[in-house]
Amino acid sequence: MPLVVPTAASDTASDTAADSARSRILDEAAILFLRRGYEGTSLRHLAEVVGMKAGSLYYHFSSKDELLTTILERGIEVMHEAFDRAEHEHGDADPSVRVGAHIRAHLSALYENGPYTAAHVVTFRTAPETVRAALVPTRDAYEARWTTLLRDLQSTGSVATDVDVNVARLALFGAMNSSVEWFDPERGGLDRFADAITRQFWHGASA
Amino acid sequence: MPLVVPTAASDTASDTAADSARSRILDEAAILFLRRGYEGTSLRHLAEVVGMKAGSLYYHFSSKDELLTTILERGIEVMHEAFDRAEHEHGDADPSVRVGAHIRAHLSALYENGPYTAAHVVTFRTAPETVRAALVPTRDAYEARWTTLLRDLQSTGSVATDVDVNVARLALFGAMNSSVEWFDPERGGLDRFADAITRQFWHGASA
DNA sequence: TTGACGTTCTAACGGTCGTTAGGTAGGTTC
DNA sequence: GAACCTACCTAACGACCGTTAGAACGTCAA
Repeated sequence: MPLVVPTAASDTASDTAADSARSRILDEAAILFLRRGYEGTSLRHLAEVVGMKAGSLYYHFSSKDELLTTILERGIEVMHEAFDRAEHEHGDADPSVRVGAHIRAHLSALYENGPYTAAHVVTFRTAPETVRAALVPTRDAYEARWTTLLRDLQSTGSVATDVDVNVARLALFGAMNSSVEWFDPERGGLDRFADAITRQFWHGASA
Repeated sequence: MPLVVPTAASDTASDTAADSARSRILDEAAILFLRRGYEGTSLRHLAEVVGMKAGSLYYHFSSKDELLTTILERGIEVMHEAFDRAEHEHGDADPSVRVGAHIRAHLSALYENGPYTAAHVVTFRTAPETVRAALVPTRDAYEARWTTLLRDLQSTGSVATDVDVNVARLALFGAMNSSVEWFDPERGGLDRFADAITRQFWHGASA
């Protein structure tokens, strides 16, 4: 007894049948992986949240690893898309607002586009090595975009010459990504938070 | 057949018998928790690394949770001790070197005093709620010491007035703690790394 | 009305998990 | 040398894990 509502005819092509169940599974799995970790999340628990039995998940995914891989890949895609938008909208702005736009975009990926990026940053480290290896290229590409951005700003004199661009990037990533442990997107204030991070990254704490 | 070497008489009091096994277990468990996470580490695997059978671990610990709690508590203690030393040695230095000393101390806790602090910062988030709750006071106390430090520096004019001390602290924690994902203490360079983080935190990236 | 298809359920598989009860070998103490 | 303690092992418990084969059910086309 599939509880699927007819949804007023299928949209463009072959859609909204198992696809909605699939994305529902992905959403809830990402939330659980984010909260309890990959090993700490059982498929029976996930199935219960989604409203089916554990075995039924295998109609949509061939293994737990594939489920994780899909989520982690989507997580980086969201980051790339956010970077794209910032680049498109503020690519030729002043250095500080340009950096601010990219910081805002990264935080947007973490909090405003589903749980995938947040799940990625907290789950990647303990993911099975085969899963991790498959993600390395896309991750490296994202890091490279940031490195290029910062190097450009350094070569044009906006970033201080004695700044180690790699350390600066990793520190910034650490600051932004670790906020998933305490920042509450429900309470809002993402713009203000992004401004504070940008200010801290750009000017530092000293008077 | 206990493989315990006589160790030339017991030292001061009742020592070096099961105590060395206990600390051996703690060390290896912290390393495993750090790498694979709490749920991802089985007691059978831990026992194998230590050189005993899984059941034997229960002679030293009453449960896996207690093992984790002990490790996480030790992790904060190490942070506090590092903060103490920095405060004692550079408490009356100039603001920037004072902050630098505390940053160096926190990184020392992460990399130079056993795997406990590193295990703490990566494992706490997914630890069982009962375990987490027991650690909150000591964690809060450590955070409060940093908040007090930064507030003092702000009230004396060393930290800019428009800096949100809480965001600055959390960003700094994120930058330092996330380095466990890529910094290799074997390769050394902790002093240089601490300087780079301090420079980034204090002056920012802008020219 | 029938048959095919899509989606989920039932029921179980072998394996691993944390944990425990009871045994055992060596060291120390009298 | 007998009793005892310490530190570990053996063997198993029930629970849960990811995963699979096959059955059941609703929907839709013919």
